[in-house]
Amino acid sequence: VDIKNAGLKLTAPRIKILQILGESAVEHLSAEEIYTRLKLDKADFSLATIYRVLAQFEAVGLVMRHNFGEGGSVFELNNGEHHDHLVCIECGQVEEFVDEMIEKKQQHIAQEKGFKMTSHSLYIFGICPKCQAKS
Amino acid sequence: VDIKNAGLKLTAPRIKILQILGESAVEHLSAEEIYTRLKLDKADFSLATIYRVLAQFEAVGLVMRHNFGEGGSVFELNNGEHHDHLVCIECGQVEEFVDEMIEKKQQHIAQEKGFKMTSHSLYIFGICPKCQAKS
DNA sequence: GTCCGTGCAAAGGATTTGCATAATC
DNA sequence: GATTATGCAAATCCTTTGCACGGAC
Repeated sequence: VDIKNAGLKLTAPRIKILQILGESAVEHLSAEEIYTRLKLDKADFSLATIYRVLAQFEAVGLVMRHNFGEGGSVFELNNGEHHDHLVCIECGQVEEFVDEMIEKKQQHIAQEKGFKMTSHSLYIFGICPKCQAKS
Repeated sequence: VDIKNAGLKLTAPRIKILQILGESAVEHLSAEEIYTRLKLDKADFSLATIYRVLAQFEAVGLVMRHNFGEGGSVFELNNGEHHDHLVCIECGQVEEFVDEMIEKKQQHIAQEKGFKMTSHSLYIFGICPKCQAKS
């Protein structure tokens, strides 16, 4: 895996966390959720370790951290492709999308103001089809 | 002021906080920063009150809360006009902007996925002209 | 006078850290 | 064997809350 390329030792917590994130590619998990899933998987590591591993993975670019709304970060594997997020405010479901026009427009806006753009974060919040059906 | 319209009593902390936010229209202040500025202004209220007032103001739409990066929320007056933010990752300076094309495109994207869009949050991060000059 | 607002200190959630032990390379 | 990881518990940061008192209406 890429763990070694990143200069990190190959340990059980790191392998398992990467695996969990891989299996949950659609979702975006919090540290706590990862912790819980690992336990179900008979892999019981401390929360502190989860946080440490996630921070290291983020630092070397293996995972991305997001801060939707309040109350904690969520993480997803970084597959190298940039994308933005559409988040359901009722059930938390997340859809990913990419829009070239928006990407370019952002570059222009930064340029106009004299900024050198380094990154951006775009979240669209709404109610997903499933939750609309419920109400 | 609008404090009374919101069903809130007119008290010193509320008036002062609104004033501070008004004077700092360009910036986006954290609760802690507001607390400090109030002290300099010889208006010494507890942090708990600042948080309470800000939460109330947010609830009635007088202020908006933002969560750039890590470590706490920042607040700004809500003048009713929606806008997005361009944030300098070195000095924290914030510029506001509005782009119609991006606004519309977001609506389309939500629609395509079957979401009913309720809001969005777009931050462009970069280095401002001043900080570019420094390095 | 009633109800709402405030201060204080304690509680809370998410995340980090110090230190001794245990694992990888 | 040296270095890096982990677990545990305590610590930290930001924010909220319970309770008794004081101020607005």
